[in-house]
Amino acid sequence: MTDAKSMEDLVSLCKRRGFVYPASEIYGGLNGFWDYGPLGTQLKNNLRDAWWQDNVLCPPTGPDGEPVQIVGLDSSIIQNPKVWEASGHVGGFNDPMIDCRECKSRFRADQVFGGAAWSTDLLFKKHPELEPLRNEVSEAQLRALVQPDFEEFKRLSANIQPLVDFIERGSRLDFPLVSVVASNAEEAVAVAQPLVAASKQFRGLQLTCVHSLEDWPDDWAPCPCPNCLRSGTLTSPRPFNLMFRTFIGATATEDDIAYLRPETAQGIFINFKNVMDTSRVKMPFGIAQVGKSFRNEVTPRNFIFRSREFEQMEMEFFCHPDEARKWFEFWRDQRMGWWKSIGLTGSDLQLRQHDSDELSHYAKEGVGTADVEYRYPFTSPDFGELEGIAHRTDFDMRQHAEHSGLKDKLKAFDPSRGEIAKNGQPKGERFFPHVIEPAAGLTRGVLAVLCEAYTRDDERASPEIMKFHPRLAPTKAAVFPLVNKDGMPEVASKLVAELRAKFGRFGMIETDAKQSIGKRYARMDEAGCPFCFTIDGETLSDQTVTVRDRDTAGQERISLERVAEYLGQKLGL
RNA sequence: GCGGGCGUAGCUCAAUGGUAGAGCGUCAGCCUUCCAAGCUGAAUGUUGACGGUUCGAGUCCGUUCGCCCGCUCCA
Repeated sequence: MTDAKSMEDLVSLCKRRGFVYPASEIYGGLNGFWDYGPLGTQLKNNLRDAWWQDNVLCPPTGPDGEPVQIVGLDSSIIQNPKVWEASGHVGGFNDPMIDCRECKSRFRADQVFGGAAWSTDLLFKKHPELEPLRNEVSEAQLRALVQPDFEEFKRLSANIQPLVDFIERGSRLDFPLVSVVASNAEEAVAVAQPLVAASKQFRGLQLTCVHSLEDWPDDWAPCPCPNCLRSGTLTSPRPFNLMFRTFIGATATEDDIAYLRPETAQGIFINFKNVMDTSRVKMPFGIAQVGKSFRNEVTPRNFIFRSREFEQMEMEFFCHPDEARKWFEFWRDQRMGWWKSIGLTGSDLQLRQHDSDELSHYAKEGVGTADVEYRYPFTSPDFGELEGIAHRTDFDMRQHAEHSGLKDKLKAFDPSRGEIAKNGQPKGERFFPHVIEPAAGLTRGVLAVLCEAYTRDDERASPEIMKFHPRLAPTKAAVFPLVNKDGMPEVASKLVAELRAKFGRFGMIETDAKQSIGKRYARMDEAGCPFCFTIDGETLSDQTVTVRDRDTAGQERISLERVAEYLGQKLGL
């Protein structure tokens, strides 16, 4: 029987067996950072190597029957800050945020709406100078305010300019205000109206005037914080940047600011020309890179799912604009199939095409974006992102062409395209390549693999089993002398040496002679070691060993000299 | 960042304001011929950290760090 997978149990096992530890643990930890232990490191390396092998070294066959062309790259984590200006990570694409100085809450500026609500009785009582206007406020004007359509209100109220001025110069308002967080003005009104209605301060006529805070002048201070309701505590909208800053050199002035990369992709774009010039690649082709990226996440959460330092496996596949759809569909299906091939075979993996309204800034014009998603225990029954396959169009290449001043020099050249010249050969075509980006999270992959592998079988004496795909298993095999005497340890040592020589570069080969055989099997189950070879009395007489299978706990006997062959076959080597 | 919960050995958890413990795991030895067996022994804690109240704090109070859940965020 199998219990529902619990994140707590998994985290606990990861700690106990040395997959993942909290970073800086002896100093109380550090929010959003994790260290990988002996088993976790090997697991991560194996996943990374599988990706590299299957994309760069042994690339898949493309839609036209030829192997696709992928080359590797390892770009620097810190780049010229201009890279991030060109990419949009610094500046324009940072959402302006509003902070409350008191309660420290933070809101997206375009989602905060402030409203002025008052009763006319209260208004005119407090501001007798407006009394002459009392009979001039019409139903239409009120509706315009409630709609809310302040421009319309202003148009209708041109004849009572003092009232318009009064409302616009909000810093002088001394009647109650409300602020709400909503995705649009209509929603904001719907939220604000009951608040207004519930307030005892409002009698008689009630009005709600709603604006986006973003449009309001800086001195429009009294709008209260939607969270703590205190007035005058909100900052004006300001950009909030998720990139880690650092300084180059010892002086640490503003001029020395640099950023840790928030994605590996830009390192590929800015080396596109270098790779084109030096590696004899021809369009279409891809550049692959594995490496760490850093994002100063507001809320790191869910184990290693969203951490501030993480690892990506990204590929930028460059192609002619006309072929973008073909390659997008190819990579989307290819990547989905790859995750299945390394063991995510269950119903917890899905491919999801993005709706048009959730596309990234660069992907609006493209043929689409799709996510490979995994049902992590903490997202269940929903899914969380594992890899995104995006058509980034030529956005990035154009940005870098512009910002670097290289212009057309960053274009690709395809000699097989263009008009046919007199000699019968095409003249070739220069163009900014379109990019299909399969961008996977290596650390998220590790998490998905851990979740998928984690199995409880309470029928067994050792109920926790990590059923890693043999290719990813950090420990490839274990060799046990059944008892620690009678020459069995010697046979075991010899076999270990042989297996290490043949398979040691793919993962650990363990041996252990202590304690009962059952306990040793149980340890290997938790480490996810797929095969245990046991040397027993029979081995000494007939040169056969027992192979014990992790997933079934079943056993078979094979000859000692065939062990390496058997293991190689099972590991797919 | 807010709200709620939590923090004691490697793990899971005990301990009225009064001597910090158990189980499992780990390690050593014995035993052991196939699934966490048994026996003997050992190591492991500034009770997350700092401060306060108290004759006395794991326990009460404050601050801080970290983890979990819900908001928020995730370009």
